[in-house]
Amino acid sequence: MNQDPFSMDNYTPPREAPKPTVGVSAGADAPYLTGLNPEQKQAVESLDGPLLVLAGAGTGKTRVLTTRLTHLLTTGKAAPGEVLALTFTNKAAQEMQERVSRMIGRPTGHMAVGTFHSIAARLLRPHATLVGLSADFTILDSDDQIRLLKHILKEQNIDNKEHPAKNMAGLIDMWKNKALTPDKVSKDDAFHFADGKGKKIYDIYQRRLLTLNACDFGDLLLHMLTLLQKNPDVLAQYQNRFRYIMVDEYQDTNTVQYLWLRLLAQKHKNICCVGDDDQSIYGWRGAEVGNILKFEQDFPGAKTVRLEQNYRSTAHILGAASGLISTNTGRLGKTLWTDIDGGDKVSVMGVWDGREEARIVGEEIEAQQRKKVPLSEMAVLVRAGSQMRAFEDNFLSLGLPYRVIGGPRFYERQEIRDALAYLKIIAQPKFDPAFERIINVPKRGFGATSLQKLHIIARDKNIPLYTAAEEVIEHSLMPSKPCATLNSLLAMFEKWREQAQTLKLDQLMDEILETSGLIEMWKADKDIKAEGRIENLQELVRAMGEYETLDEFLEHISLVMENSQGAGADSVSIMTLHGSKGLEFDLVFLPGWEETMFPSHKSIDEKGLSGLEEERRLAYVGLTRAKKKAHVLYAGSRLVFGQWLTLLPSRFINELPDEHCERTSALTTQTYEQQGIGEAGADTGYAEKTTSKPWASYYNPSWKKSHTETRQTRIAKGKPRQARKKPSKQTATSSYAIGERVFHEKFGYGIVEDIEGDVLEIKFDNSDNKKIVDDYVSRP
DNA sequence: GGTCGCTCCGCCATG
DNA sequence: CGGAGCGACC
Repeated sequence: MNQDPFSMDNYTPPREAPKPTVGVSAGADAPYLTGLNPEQKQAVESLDGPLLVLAGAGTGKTRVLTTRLTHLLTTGKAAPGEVLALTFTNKAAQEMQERVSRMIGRPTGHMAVGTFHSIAARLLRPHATLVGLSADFTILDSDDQIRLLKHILKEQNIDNKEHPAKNMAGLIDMWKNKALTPDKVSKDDAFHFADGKGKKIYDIYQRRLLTLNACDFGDLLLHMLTLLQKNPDVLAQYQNRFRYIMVDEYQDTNTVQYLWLRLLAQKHKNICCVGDDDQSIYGWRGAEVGNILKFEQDFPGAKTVRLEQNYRSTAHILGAASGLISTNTGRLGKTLWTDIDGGDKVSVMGVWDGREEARIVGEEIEAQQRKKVPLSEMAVLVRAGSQMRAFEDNFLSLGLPYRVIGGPRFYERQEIRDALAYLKIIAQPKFDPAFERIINVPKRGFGATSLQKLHIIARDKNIPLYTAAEEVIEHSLMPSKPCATLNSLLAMFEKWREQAQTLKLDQLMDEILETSGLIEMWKADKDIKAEGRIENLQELVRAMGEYETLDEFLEHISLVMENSQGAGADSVSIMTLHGSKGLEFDLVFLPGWEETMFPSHKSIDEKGLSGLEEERRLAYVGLTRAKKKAHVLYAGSRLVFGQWLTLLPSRFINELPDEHCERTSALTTQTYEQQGIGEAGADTGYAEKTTSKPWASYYNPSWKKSHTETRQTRIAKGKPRQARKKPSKQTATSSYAIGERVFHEKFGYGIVEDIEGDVLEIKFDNSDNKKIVDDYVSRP
């Protein structure tokens, strides 16, 4: 956890970069090179010049990266301080760090390994003044960001209901990912928020951040770019230092990241990017697959190495995943292969509803557990965080140990934020967001009205809230009660500030928790969660013990610290598909494969085909996490927003090649017949092909769409809600028309050619004409 | 100023 | 269904 901090200011390059005397091949005998396949070896040994490694899932990418790094160091091509390795997640950074130090048999020292964000923060600090900040700038997370934006919107008389701050935050993030400072935002773009006021808000927001000496996540990347672009000397310094650059998950880089990579690599041109276009799943936050597609143009003379031998999964899993992803267009194209024989086919199972789904997964996990498969080798990968709870509940009642990976971040918890806000005010009293946060936490009778008054005083005098509070006390600008409250609060801060001189960080935190009344507040809380909150606060104190300075700790907690829940013990992992990238498990459960859930209707609504393809890549990522067996599940109906929905199986299920799947249904004949639909199905010839589709009819799951449309209409016209009451329920009677495009679970897309009663004759894109009862198709 | 209870809205993912 | 936000009431 505690990383070796490197400081740019203190760094002095080794007198003379040790040049290898015998050339790179000298390392050919090195033990770490044995066992690499020819392509891997080529990637490891191509140290100079631009290199693109196209690494399919499970092809030993991490091994190549770490071995290459080791090779750089042991051949003397680079000193640890001359290497920059950028990853996408902290997990990956940590793993690389650990594996390299294990390989070279000593700590990696000054090596700059980290996420783009944490590296940016570290490279930025020493030069912060050049972008209008000072070196101790604060990093705001998205919650702070939204609070700040709400303030600004209020000042600008923009209704937060009509134009949510959250949207603006998203827009700002997007602009920053595209390297757009406020002056570069076009008029058109500005119109994406509050009738063209977006640009102005962005500008005000950026100024406000500077006065707060703060930056948000996007700023870390954007300021870094500005720094390099506007200051040739700084650029030269970093270019000279980082003789070798490595980038993991290159397909996930966005425009800003790409731009500063190009700048940094300009001098030595030793840049090695590793990625897989088929695993690009972050388009929604500005990642540009294009970056990987045009690498060879960006870096002339680039060498490309393809890693195609998969060491992870069985042939069936690989076959299923490959079949699925082959539906996508515009791929660089790789042919993954494996020599791992046998194994089970991918299990594809239809279940009645979400509860049954969780139950079946729980049972299967217990069965595997009895066969001595460690729980840590099993994972449930969901599309959205909201799908986790059903599994948690079920595992809890089964007594099955589990851990949620990538849930809410530790520091994002309310109790932690409150505690940190106290610390923050001790260090930087003028940091208004923190002061505002804790001025009435725990309750001390200083409510919204008093805060409002304080705000007015602060704004009039153009001073921070903390200073305003001092003035209020001095000149009795408020009634005696709030004055007294402020007085005692500020006195506490004075005391803590004094204690901060002598106490260690964790001791100080302990003191604050006790005397502020925070601990007491949670102890008095009767909520079941309160106990956990106290534990979290204790965990916070414990974690602080490892740090010397507050700044160091704050940076760690906001950029690196993960949720440590359930770490260590043998437990099943529950996580999102996004969070699973880079991991592998013997056994993987992929629940919730239904249309509108997965692919998510939202990604299709927003991005059309490219959104769909990204969802498909996500499915591909999920499948390829499995080493021995993958279970895909889909439910006939599901409770969403407290409403039961009938859902179609995901189109991705049809895209899994039959020869690699075993399709089953967990439903009993009884249930099947209870539904009274046995006969209708048989007529289509459909029932005998699969037993997995017992529910009678589906309606087009466009409820969500109509829901949002209604809302938008209402807002646009200023009409009271009404239409929303009756979500457009599609009738199951033959409402199709000749020429209409329809979708069938088994045969895919097609066009209605003829209609006889409720039977449609459909010309399918990928199959012969079929006659199908209209209940069995839907509108795409 | 605090608290209770009602209404509205959301569930796509991250550093 | 559950959390956030708001208004009515204590």
